[in-house]
Amino acid sequence: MTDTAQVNADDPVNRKALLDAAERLMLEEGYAAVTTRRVAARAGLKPQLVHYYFESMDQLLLDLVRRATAHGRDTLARVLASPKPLRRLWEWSTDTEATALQIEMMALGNHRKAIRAELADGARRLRRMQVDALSEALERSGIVDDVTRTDALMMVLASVSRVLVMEKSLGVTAGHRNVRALVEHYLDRLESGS
Amino acid sequence: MTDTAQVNADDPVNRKALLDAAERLMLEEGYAAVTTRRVAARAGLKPQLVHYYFESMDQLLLDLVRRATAHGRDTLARVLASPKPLRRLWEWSTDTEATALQIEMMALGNHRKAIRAELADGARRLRRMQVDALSEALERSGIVDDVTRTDALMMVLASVSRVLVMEKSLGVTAGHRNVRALVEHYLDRLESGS
DNA sequence: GTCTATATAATGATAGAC
DNA sequence: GTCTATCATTATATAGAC
Repeated sequence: MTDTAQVNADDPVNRKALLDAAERLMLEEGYAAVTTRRVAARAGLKPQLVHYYFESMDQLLLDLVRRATAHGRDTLARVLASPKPLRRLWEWSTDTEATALQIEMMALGNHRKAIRAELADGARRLRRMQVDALSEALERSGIVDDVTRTDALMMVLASVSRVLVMEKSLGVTAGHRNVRALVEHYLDRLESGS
Repeated sequence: MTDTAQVNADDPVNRKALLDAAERLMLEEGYAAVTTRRVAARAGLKPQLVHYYFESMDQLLLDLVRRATAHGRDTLARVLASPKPLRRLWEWSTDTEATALQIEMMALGNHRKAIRAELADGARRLRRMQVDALSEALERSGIVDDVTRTDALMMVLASVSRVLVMEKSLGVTAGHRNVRALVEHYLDRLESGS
């Protein structure tokens, strides 16, 4: 699959700089802060260059989302290739920055068809990779579960990690320590070895 | 508690109309669409009236969030007063519109201190009410669990319902049917009677 | 409380020189 | 590819008449 690896292979320097600036802006100040002038200022470039590299602001945002979903797939593939894939998956999913960006993009995509489609496709692919990993881990550990429960379980893990990050960034941590302990206890049972 | 009941008691008609318009706009087109002119246009009023009723757009947004959190508390109180509080809570939490608005406001609050504080306070209060309800239900059903697990369990329920709604609005439904069945089976065990 | 009129800044985008 | 210059549009917000 040539589109998952080498995400920024042939990206001109300034184009990449603009996307990086847009990503930082979105993360720090929200998607509404991603404007022509502010993106350019952050990249240390002239605003007109934004229109040279991108057809429109909508296109820049879509390209940004595409880059992020592709990067997410690359990272997840690396995560799942580790000795304890579920443990590493849990750590990655509860990583604040990566998930915070996802949430902002989801709010953005809520009202832009093309972006929503890209996010949905990205989410489906990630979920499939995750379910496969959980399924293998269950088999390996001897706790062979049926497909139905595996599916549901992955959904629970994905949901809890996401909301943990959302609430943490909000300043709400009620129940977090307890649910973390619960999940980590479960993961330890699945991946017990060193 | 005078602040939880009668949320819009002494609200002038046009002020309420503006808040309603802002809420619909935020829901349908995102927080970036909540501008002076568009809010006014949707309410069928002149843009200048926005500034008459609200000190600034930031203040309008904050007032909107306050009204929504207060309304959420009222609704939750009613939900939890029903014969099957957990079942009704689950139904309410997986209701698309109410949760979609919460998500949009969370994205908005991510970058505005006052709004984030209001959302955090609102979320903490809701969670406390929910944990209490779950705790009571566990006791009533005889499945008396320790505080630690009750806390974690409520966090799981809240997380799954929220992500179910987020993903559904995105068009992703992988694992939804299965996790719903899992949760509903559990809730049935807790609240078995008619 | 609602109106007309207006100030001021930021927005996305384009034309054309180099 | 990058620049200067500029456009039309929209944004928040205010002053003052009624």
